[in-house]
Amino acid sequence: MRRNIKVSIIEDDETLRDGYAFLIGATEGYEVVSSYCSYDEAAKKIATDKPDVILLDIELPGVNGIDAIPKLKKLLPNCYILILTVYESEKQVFNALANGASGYLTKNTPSAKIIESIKEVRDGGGPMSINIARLVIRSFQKNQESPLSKRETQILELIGEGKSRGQIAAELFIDLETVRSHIKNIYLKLDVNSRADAIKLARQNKLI
Amino acid sequence: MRRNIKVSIIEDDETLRDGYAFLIGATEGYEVVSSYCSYDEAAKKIATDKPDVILLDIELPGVNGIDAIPKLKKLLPNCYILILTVYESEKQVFNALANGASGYLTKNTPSAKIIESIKEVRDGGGPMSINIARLVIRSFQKNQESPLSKRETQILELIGEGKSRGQIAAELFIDLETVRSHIKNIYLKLDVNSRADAIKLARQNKLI
DNA sequence: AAAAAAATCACCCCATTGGGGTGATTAGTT
DNA sequence: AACTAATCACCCCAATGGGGTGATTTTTTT
Repeated sequence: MRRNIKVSIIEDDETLRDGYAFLIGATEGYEVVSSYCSYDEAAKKIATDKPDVILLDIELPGVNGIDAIPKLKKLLPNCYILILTVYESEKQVFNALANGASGYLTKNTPSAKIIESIKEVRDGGGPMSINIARLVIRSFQKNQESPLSKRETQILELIGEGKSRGQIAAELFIDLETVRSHIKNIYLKLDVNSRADAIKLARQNKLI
Repeated sequence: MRRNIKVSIIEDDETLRDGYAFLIGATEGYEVVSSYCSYDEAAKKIATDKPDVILLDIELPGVNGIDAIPKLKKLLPNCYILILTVYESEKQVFNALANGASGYLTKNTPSAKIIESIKEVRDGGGPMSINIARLVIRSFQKNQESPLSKRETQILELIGEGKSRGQIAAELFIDLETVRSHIKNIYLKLDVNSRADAIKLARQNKLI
């Protein structure tokens, strides 16, 4: 038999915090080692709790939950952080993940899914609520109706990698002048006149 | 009562194809409108089938499944594509999603999860197998132990947006020479000597 | 078969950039 | 006291980037 999954909770709403604690504590194989109402509270003691997983709210008093993620990760490098919040704006989600969160659940998540997700992050998974998964997948999807041709898209991608005309020409086995010509057409189509603007517009519209 | 979810299957393995068809056909609320063994087969007729969701394999004879995605999307713009495959390399996954797939399941996925995922894509979700979700979430996460300072990271990010020294200086309200100095330090730390190499290395190691 | 779009190459100009050197100063941190 | 981060300065020079104004060939669409 495996040892319990040790969970720490950081959530400022007392009712919710107690609710989660009860839910997790009552589940076989899970154990709540501590719960805190803010990052500052947690910072003092959480390192000694040695949780496997931290359930973290984002809307915290004092240090914002997103900024708390890297700090917690520093205190507990091998601990997984699972976000449990009402926020589901693209920015919040992406920043949380970029900062080191391993999963992202919205607060309407049913109890069973929360329990399952805790195990999932511990096992290296990446649990997400359905709406979050949609956001995340969309962030990968390219615009299917790009005004750019294949070659142009390809060259814009290389520009996005910081490559110069010469490097692009060498990579694609075409003349430097041809690269220039393509770039001019890209600028025309996107109505811009610099690499930076082209990249910005292209990324905004997911052309690259 | 809602109308059935119409599913089309494109899968070259006959046993699997029939298995999926049976599973879906036997489930209340689901209906298999067609199944094909290749994209070329499907292309001729699938537009008239008008499926809500296409279950797509990647390892297909003839046109590769990944390349088939945009073609299918063109034939059926309002149809969701759910990948069901054994491949789970980062490249395969990201390309599939970039090309317009709405979900990605690996072939060890249990029947119940497949059925649930079909409904989930139809409802605008983004179902993924656990291992795929992990890949996807990791792709967002930045390296917490970057050798670069905050300012350097910030400048490298701007370089990644295609900005010139001058543009960076203007944006950060610092001198052009200061920007140069930071860039030199970035090159030193990363042991590179061009923007392109710095960006490449930084992205590989998720420093930006 | 005709028209349109994509991909290729050419040569004009010139201010700006990019990368290499080699320093210095000030403020924080350790 | 030593170190890192962040700021600015001036040397050099080839290459780049963006603006013009073309042309040719292949591919795709109509």
